[in-house]
Amino acid sequence: MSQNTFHRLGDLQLRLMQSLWARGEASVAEVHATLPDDANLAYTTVATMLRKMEARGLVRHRVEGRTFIYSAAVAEEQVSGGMAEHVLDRLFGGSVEALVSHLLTRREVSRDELARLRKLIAERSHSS
Amino acid sequence: MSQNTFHRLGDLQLRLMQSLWARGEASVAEVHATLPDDANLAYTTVATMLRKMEARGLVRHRVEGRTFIYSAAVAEEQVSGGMAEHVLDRLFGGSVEALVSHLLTRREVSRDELARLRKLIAERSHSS
DNA sequence: GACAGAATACTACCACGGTAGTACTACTGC
DNA sequence: GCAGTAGTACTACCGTGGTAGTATTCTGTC
Repeated sequence: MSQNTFHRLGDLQLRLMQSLWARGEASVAEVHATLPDDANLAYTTVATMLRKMEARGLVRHRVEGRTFIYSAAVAEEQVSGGMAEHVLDRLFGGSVEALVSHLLTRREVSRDELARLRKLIAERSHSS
Repeated sequence: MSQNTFHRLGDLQLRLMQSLWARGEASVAEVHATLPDDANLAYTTVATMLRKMEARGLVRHRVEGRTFIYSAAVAEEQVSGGMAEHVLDRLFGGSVEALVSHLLTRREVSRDELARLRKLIAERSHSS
């Protein structure tokens, strides 16, 4: 089971991970560049964070000349899934229905999205 | 909009909140007693945490004799909703469909639950 | 009125996310 | 060969969740 430990990622770590998931590999400079301008984070902040994340096993790096090329060491599905499950279990008693009900109530959900959701669930229903 | 700030609650805080949501009001001793035995937390840990949480506006207390009777200061919907939305936005780009798809793939979802989900979405579809 | 027990208050500590400055090092261009 | 530049390494700091010990205070009881 592995007791997924990925539900504690903060927002910055998440953004860095997403940058790596999207690009596959990236240097510190490249990751830094992908952050929105209004983030306004120092280069060294990103570098430090990536080093901390490597110590935690979230990313890894290879060396190219003098620069570190980072890549994600965990799959996006693991992290998103882990965090989603955590919320699901902790707050909704594991009930997907309760979670979805909440989201549909709180948010504007387009007719299109509802249709896709319906389709998605119909498919699951058959294939089980 | 309110930029919900409730997505940072740790696991213990969540458990204490749930205890209060369930009971309405509770003394420190009562909250402490509702924790699972294997948690094995000191009484003072719970007391300290509740005081910290009160400073953050999550709970409040009234005094009865010498004991503090705590109650939640934020609604369960605010917190669950806030955390669910946070995950939804941060990890699934706001797409309910993507989140649900993930959950359905990773978890065993009973036929019953699927049926309820179908119904839930059908209702939303009409009422919009 | 002293004492035991129960309650809160205070304080301290660790881990970690986040932020960044400073120091060191290696390369590059002149 | 030297200066600038672009890297990483090291270190420090804050906030907050989590954990708990110790101190203080109150209250009921003999």
